[in-house]
Amino acid sequence: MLTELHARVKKHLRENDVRYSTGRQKFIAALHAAGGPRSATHLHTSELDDVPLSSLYRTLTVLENVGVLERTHDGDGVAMFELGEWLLGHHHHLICTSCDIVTDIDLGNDLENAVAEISATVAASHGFTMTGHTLDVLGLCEDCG
Amino acid sequence: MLTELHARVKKHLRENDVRYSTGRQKFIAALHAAGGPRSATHLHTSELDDVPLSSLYRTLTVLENVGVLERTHDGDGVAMFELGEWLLGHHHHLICTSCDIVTDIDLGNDLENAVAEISATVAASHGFTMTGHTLDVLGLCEDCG
DNA sequence: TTAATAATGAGAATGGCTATCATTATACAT
DNA sequence: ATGTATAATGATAGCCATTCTCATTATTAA
Ligand SMILES: [Mn+2]
Ligand SMILES: [Mn+2]
Ligand SMILES: [Zn+2]
Ligand SMILES: [Zn+2]
Repeated sequence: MLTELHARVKKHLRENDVRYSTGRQKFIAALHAAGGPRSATHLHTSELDDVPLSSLYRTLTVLENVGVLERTHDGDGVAMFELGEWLLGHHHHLICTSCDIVTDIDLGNDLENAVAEISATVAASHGFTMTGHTLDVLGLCEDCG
Repeated sequence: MLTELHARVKKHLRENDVRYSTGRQKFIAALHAAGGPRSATHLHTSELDDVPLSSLYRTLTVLENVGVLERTHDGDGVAMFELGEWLLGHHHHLICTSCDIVTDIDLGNDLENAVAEISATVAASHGFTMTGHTLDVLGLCEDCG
């Protein structure tokens, strides 16, 4: 629910002495509606065309620094932004190699535990201290397939 | 073995009417020694400091276009290059969030099959046509941990 | 209301990467 | 071997996503 998301972000920002301005609220709403990570250009052309790119990028950086956003990169190295895991929950991605749209997916408890255990096993066997994992499924989305 | 790698790349390039020049051979040798994907800057400063960056980038593009290299991106969106899967075999990555070094790992048949099956299952349940998967383990490498 | 501080917007600057083009090296036919 | 066609190289300029600067505006709190 968007109202609850706003409340959680607002509280988090207040704790970090960062203001939840109108522009930042519009931005969070746009990302909430997206259903997956989106690039600055995508957000700018689709939802936030009245916000200057310099302001949009600064908003992204500010919210990332405080942990509200996470930054990834698409196949061309362009930055993509989504809500942090503590807001969205742990999940994975379907990446369409044709239209480049990324969709959030939840594995469910059984599959998620299996992935976590596999990751932990292989990390341990290499003397690696695991803090997380990423599983992306590549292919064609329902529209492109 | 490096000699065999050179032979396979040479054959592949010949079939695509691309020459396996001395510079390209040095580049393949450097990547072979790396043990994981590396950025153009990393390769330039460590192994190939006498090769101009413009030539290095062109080499990367040419070898990627013909399928000898695959391009990914690190946490800052900087391009990383590694040998294609048909040369290196399917594998996954340990990504150190401290020093940013990426290490190739092989899951072994059992774990690999499990990951592939999980990916296929979740793809199917979303009407997604899977063509591949990526599993990265994040954390601290043996040196940084 | 005022003073202090934070957010915004316009534009310049940065940096990784690519395009251009003249020069040099390689392959192949003669 | 020699010449010719074509590909590779290197210096440089250009591109574009992103960040920085700084003057202006909005928000907070005394
Ligand atoms: Mn996501
Ligand atoms: Mn690899
Ligand atoms: Zn698609
Ligand atoms: Zn490390």
